[in-house]
Amino acid sequence: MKDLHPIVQRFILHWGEMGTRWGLNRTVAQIHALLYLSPKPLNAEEISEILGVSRSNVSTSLKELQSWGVVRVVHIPGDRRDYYETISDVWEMFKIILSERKRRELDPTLALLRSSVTEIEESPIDKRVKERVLEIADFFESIDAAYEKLHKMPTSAIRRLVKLGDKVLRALGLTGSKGA
Amino acid sequence: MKDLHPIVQRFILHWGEMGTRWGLNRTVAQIHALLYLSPKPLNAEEISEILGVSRSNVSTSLKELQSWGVVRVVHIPGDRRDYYETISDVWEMFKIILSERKRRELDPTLALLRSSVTEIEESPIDKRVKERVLEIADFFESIDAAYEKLHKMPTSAIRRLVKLGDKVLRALGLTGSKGA
DNA sequence: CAGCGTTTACAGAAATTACTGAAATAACAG
DNA sequence: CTGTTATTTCAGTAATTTCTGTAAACGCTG
Repeated sequence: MKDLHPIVQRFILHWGEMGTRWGLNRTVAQIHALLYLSPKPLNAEEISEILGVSRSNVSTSLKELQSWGVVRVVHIPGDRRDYYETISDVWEMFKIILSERKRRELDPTLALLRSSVTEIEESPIDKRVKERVLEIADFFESIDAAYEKLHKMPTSAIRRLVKLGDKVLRALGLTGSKGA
Repeated sequence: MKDLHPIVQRFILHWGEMGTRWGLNRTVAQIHALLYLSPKPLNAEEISEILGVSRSNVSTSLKELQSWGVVRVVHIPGDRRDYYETISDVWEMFKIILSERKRRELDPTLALLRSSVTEIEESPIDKRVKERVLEIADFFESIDAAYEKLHKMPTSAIRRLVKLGDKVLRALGLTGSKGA
C-alpha cells in the first residue's frame, strides 16, 4: 500500500469505506478499487500484499466480484497464476452494480408485494391497509418497469440520456407548468 | 405482533429484513413499516409492545426516522404522549429516502473525486490512473447533475415521468437506432 | 417547585458479519 | 506418478453493529 501514489491510496481507502454503505464489505470494495486503478492485471498474491489482507480473504472477495461480472480473470503467457482486472467502462460497470442491487434490494420486495396484492383481493382486510399495500405495490411495479426499460438500452444511450439532464424534461413538457 | 393481520405481519418482517440491505437497521425499518400500515398514529409504548423491542430502541429509531423526515410527531387531544405517523404519499416518501441515500452514498465520493481531480491536474501521475480517475469523476458528476434535476421536479411530475416508461426514450430518439 | 409520565443518552450484552490461518483441493511440470 | 505452486474451503476468532436496561433529563400539571 505504501508503494502506491497517495491519490490511489486515498481512493482505495475511500472506496472501501463507501463499499460498506453500498452493501458490500470493505475488502471487496478495496480490491475492486485497486483493480480499477491498476495499470495492469494483478494476481491474488499481489493484491493480498498490497492491501495487507489474507490471501483467503482475497480469494473469497474476488469470487464475489467475479460472480457479479465486474472482475474477470486473465492469463499472462508463461505464468499459471490467475490475474484479475475490472471491466474498464465505468457506465457498464455501474449498470452491472445497479442490476445486482436491484436483484437484492427490490426484487424480493416486489415478489412479496405481488403475493400480498393477490391475497388482499380475496381476504377481508382493513380498507386503509389495503389501500396502502396497493399503493406501495404500484410504486414498486412502476420502478421495476422503468428499470427494465433503462436496462434494455445500450450503455451508450443511457450515458446520453443521463447527460441530457433537464433537456429531457422540457422536451416532454413535464416541467414548466408547476416547475420548481 | 400476534394481533396484527398476517399480511401486515409479513410486511413488517419483510421490511425489516430489506431494511438491513438498504443500509438501515432492522428495527428502524420495522417501525417504519408498522407506521405505514397503521390506520392511526402510534405512541412509543405501543410500538414497543407490538414489535417486542425495548422502548429505548424504539425511541432511538423514531429519532432516526424523524431526522430523515419520513416520520412525524402528532398529538392527540388530552394525551401528552407523542404519537407518530409516516408521511402517506409513497412517492414523496421514497424521494426523501433517495435523497438521504444520495447524501450518504454518493456525496462523499463526489467530494473525494473532485479533490482528486484537482490534485491530479498539478501532480504527475501515471497516465492510465489519471484517465480512470477522470472517467469515474465524470460519471459521478453526471449522476449528481441528473439527480439534482430530478429532485427539483414536483413529485407529481416524477411520478408521471417514471410511469411514462419507454415512451420517454422513443420521444427522444435515444432508442431505435442501436435499440436493443 | 414537587411529582409524575415521557423521552433520551449511554454502557455493557448479544447478535451479526468479516477475517484469518490451516488444511484440503486443484492444476500443472517434469 | 511426484513434487510444487496456486486456489478454495472452513472452523475459529476478531471486529462491528445492534439492542437492552438503567439512569438522567425533560416538560407538563397541579
